[in-house]
Amino acid sequence: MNKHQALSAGKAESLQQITDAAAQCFMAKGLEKATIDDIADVLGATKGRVYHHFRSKNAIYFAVHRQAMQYCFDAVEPVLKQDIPADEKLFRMAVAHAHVMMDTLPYQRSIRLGVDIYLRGPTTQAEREVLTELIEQRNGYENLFRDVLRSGKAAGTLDVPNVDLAGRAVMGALNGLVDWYRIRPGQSAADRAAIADGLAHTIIYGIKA
Amino acid sequence: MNKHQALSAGKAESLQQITDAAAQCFMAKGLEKATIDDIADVLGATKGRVYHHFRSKNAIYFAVHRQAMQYCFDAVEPVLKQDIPADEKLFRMAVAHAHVMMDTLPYQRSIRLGVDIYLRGPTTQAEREVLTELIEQRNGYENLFRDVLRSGKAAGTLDVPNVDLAGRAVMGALNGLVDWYRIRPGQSAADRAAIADGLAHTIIYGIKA
DNA sequence: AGACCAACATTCCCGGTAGTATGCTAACCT
DNA sequence: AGGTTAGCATACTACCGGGAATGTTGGTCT
Repeated sequence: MNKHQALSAGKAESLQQITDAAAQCFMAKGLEKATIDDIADVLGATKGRVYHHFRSKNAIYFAVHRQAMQYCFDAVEPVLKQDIPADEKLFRMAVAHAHVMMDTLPYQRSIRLGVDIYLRGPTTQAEREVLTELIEQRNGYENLFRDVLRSGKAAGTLDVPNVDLAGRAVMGALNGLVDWYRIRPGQSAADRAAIADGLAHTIIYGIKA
Repeated sequence: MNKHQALSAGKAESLQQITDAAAQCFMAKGLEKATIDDIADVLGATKGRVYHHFRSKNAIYFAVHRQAMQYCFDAVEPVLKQDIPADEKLFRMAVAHAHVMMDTLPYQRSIRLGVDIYLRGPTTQAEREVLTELIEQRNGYENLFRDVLRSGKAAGTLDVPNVDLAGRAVMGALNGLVDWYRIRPGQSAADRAAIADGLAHTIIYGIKA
């Protein structure tokens, strides 16, 4: 254990506290309206602490984005490794993804408010590079789903005339969660499971009787 | 024809030019980063023109939002009046909605960047009332879809264990269009129709073989 | 023809916010 | 024990954008 980290919880943890607070603020107020002071307030601190760890506001957003994607990968990759038919695998991936959306809501919501918008405007070269990296990461993640769609199509267990379009539909329905899902006081794990399973079922089996 | 509107295209048209420009800017830069000057620049004008027609930036956003919803209603209501089975009606509604998303992309994208975010923060009482009205309008629109889901469930043509969840899935998949759809130079009406039909088919019939 | 007004353009001000510079304190090193 | 540095807080600046006040012009009515 290094210095200054006996009581104050360590550097890595302090960093995550900041990104947590930032994600909260981004979700509550939007990327622009959320100020550094807001983030500091949530932490019970001041801008000094935030700027000690991050160069700029954009850097904070990048960290939040990175973390959000990490949550997604961590949730879905275990399912990917399972040796099961593509249709069943897709179902479980959808369920896992839905759970991540709900469990890390502030992060996943923040991620949705920026991305391509942040590309425009006078951002620096370095920022641009980070952004394209983040976008590639997201494309890679969505490709995991498309790959399963393709193998299911090849195996005949999935009926996918247009893989790209179907992938968009699946991701759209799942990601829509962050728009309407609200954390309610009396919700249980079973409630969230019902949402995740229900969504996955609707997407994969459709609604036609 | 009243005064000042012989050459300069009329008041209503001038208003729509502003909302068109605003929607463009909102889509390109986001609600906050888009400035009044940006909007004026698109018009080849200055702030004076914009503030002559709108009290505030929020008022512009409200107008854009209202117009966006109007586009949606205008596209879907004709389908609603058709006397066809619920499953077929839902399919056509989905197709119509998808087309509106693509045809009025800047408006539909703008709408997605605000809403609940604009509710927070120190907005005035009048603004709050407009916002709740807009949100109710949107709920009303989505209820059109839920109603069809319900009647399809009652008629047995649709398999919908949870109407609310299915509605969310449908709207999510369709609205996702504004996130990934890009207007490309060589696209035809047939291309857009393929997207709309493909999305609707995926949603309603699912992807399980 | 002269008053009048809509439809803008120009100019200015002021609040808010990102970023900076500096100050402070408690832990670690030697 | 004194110096050093991480980890913040405090104080300050520069700038930008919303909005208001004011100026300008061309069409319209009588």
